[in-house]
Amino acid sequence: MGRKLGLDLDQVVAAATQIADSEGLGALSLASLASALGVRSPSLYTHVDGLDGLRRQLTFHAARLLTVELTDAAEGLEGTKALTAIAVQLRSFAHRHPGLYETFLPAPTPDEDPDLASALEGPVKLVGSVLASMNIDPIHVIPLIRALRSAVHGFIDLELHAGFGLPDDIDDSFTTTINLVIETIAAVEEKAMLDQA
Amino acid sequence: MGRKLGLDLDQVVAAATQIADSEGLGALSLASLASALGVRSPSLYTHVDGLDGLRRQLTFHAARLLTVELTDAAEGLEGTKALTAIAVQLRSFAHRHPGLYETFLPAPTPDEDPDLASALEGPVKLVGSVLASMNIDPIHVIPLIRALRSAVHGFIDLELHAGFGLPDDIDDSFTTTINLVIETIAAVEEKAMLDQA
DNA sequence: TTATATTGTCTAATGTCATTAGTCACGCGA
DNA sequence: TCGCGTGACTAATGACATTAGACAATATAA
Repeated sequence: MGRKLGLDLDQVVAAATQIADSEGLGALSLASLASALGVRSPSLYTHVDGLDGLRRQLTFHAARLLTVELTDAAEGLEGTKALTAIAVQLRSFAHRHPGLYETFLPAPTPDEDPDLASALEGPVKLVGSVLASMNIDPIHVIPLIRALRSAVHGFIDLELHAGFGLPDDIDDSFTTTINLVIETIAAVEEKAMLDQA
Repeated sequence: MGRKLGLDLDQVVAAATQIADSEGLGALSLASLASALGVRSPSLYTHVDGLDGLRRQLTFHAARLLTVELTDAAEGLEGTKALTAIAVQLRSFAHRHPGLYETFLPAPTPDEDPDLASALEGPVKLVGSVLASMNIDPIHVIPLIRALRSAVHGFIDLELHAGFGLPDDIDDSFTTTINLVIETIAAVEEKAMLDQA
């Protein structure tokens, strides 16, 4: 006993990710994680500040991963193409990492946990910058970001939690949903350009 | 000890609702509920089948309450007016009963829990009947219901879990979000009527 | 190379919760 | 008044999280 396994935070987070994504975030306990790592649960306190700390680290990991994925997805695209690519990639992330996706809510306020709050801003800022380059009246930007986020997140959340009764054509429904919002955004852009002229 | 308090299921569910709505569904335990009722936790097994059974009863209660509220809200309205009224009332329900709202997800599949699944269909059917009376190509009905549900649920979920960083004008953003979807639905209806002619 | 400090794991103990089994008081109907 | 069912109870078990403190393995310094 007492031998060192050389366990570090990355391995802990990787194993936690595995559990959360395959069995659900709710199934991630210090006990289950310790067991997966071949260690006793108190040992995890060396790497992580209890269960809350573990979840916090998982959220950081998720935010970093997602930010990279979305940035790559939008790479070289502009306007509605970029928005669509981001939405599709976010849904793909949620499918591949349902446990990590779950860690995004509830989100901490900036005064509760400034570091985590700012890590979570990455994706929001990305969408914001796309809209900023889209010639939209600044007054409309925030409501439109929220509409898009709501539609995409709502769809994913319902999909992940069996909210849609019928299994048919879920991909089609997703396309309809995001096109509906993104085309409206494009229409607002059009209008802004006409008003300018 | 051993005196009968005449506790019944309604009182149990009412107290559970109170806890879930004020402290969050996660704070609803048999221990906290028993304590609120002045009773020991094993006593609750007389009224409810464990914690899972309690949550199930809470979901039934929530579904009944919501179905009544939405039906009343849509009373006498048609088309986009009805859809707007339903969306607004759903958000209001979520504000007044965040704990009950949370019980709607995850939703059981019809073969897991047929009774509960059918209780949850109430609100969905209501929206379906509004759309059915709206002269929309049946092929589009399901995707449009899903788009509306996604947008409304996503907005509520983000709002309840502090997903929106800025506090400004959340009501406005909600209006924007649902108008965006509902106006698109109206446009699809228009188009269907033109095609008919 | 040996002594020392640090690090990572362990065992032991406590407290909270859900759950099950079995006990017993209350009050209604015969 | 008797008896019996209902609805509470206590006791016990097992899964967790968490803290404290022991100890072995490694890294560092003399």
